[in-house]
Amino acid sequence: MELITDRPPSPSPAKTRGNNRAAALLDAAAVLFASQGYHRTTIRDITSAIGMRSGSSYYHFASKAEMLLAVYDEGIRRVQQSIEQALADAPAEPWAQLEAALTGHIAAVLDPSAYARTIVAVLPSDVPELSDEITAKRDAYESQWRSFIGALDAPVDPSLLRVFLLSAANSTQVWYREGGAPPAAIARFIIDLLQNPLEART
Amino acid sequence: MELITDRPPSPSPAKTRGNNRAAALLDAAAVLFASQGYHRTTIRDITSAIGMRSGSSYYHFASKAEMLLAVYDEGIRRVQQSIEQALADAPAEPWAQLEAALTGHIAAVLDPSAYARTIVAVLPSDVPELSDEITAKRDAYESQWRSFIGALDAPVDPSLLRVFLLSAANSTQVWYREGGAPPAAIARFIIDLLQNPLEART
DNA sequence: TCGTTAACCAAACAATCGCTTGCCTAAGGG
DNA sequence: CCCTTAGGCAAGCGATTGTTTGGTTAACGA
Repeated sequence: MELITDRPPSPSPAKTRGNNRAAALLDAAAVLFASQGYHRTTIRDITSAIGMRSGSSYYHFASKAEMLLAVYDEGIRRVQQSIEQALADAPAEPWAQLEAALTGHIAAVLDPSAYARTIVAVLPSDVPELSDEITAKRDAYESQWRSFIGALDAPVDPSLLRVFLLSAANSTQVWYREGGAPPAAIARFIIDLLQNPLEART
Repeated sequence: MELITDRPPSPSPAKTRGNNRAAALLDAAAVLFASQGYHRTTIRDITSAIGMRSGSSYYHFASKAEMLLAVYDEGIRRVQQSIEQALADAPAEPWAQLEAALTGHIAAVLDPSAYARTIVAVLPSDVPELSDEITAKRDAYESQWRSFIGALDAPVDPSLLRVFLLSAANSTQVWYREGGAPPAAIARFIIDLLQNPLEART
């Protein structure tokens, strides 16, 4: 029966100034939130992953909920950046822009840093106290997809198409294994499904 | 500061024989697991939903984990049944069979009894102690989709197509609102996306 | 009628949770 | 040189968790 509250940090941590480990904390939180969800991840899990004691996290973040919000913000920032990067290399034509955005989204979701994965894994209903804030951040991101799909001017319900596209892209998080097809190939596959009928192919 | 351990049951529950409330327990567990996930749902949440004390659940189920397994089994049973029912009313042609299966799957996911929703909401990684068992049950279900998609004989990666179809169907759980389009209409929309190219529609 | 048992309740258990408090230490600024 | 402060650690707080234990009651079979 151990009486130790926290697991001991492996090497005696550097206690110098300018050695702020808030970023390392967030990295560990992102990985754990994404892979285990919010409730199964404990403050002690996160801190011990970087050799820190549980109480010390409150020097950097006021609460567990604020850590999640910080991960969420950084996640959305990275997805946006990933999409912008993909868009820059693509033709201006609507379908090409949509495919590029899809590539950027998938690339962010598959990024090992796990920030974007947290957005997919932790739903607003998981943390009712933050439901409104999380929903607002998600909506702000998803709304830009309306313009991508609206630009297609395709004769389908645009919101249904948007939901199906995003859910297909997010599902990569579940089935993707290391060394699989690159994000661009997955996006190509999805767009190809929409452009070319399955029945009449060569 | 209340000293009561559990919330009191509203009406004094009938303590007669043959009044086994294991089924009611499972119903409540399914709703809570599906809407809140496994870890955020407590035994006390489940039992108090049907006016029972937390300890009494251990007369029916050996642990919280076994309750989840029971919900999982019932959920898969109901999806299978929903699919079989839809298949019976459909032509034998492969595309029609696939559309019928999709209709059955969506109908089960949207069923208010929430058993099927738990399968979608609670992933193997959420409960590592049950990861193997849960994965096995999920694989057993998903494998039948291989035959549906294989029968199409379409020139695409069948496992990718399977994953995207299921993720699209499961996403209904997130966006569907009461009084929306019926399952058959949603399935028709998805199949139509695959059969008719978006660019060349009237 | 009487013992058995299905189906619970009441109360508490140890473990774990998010979080707080008080202290320490070493790097800076003046 | 000394004081301040960044960046933690050690220890424990109250609350909540899944689970256990020991009753209690009423329907049953013999």
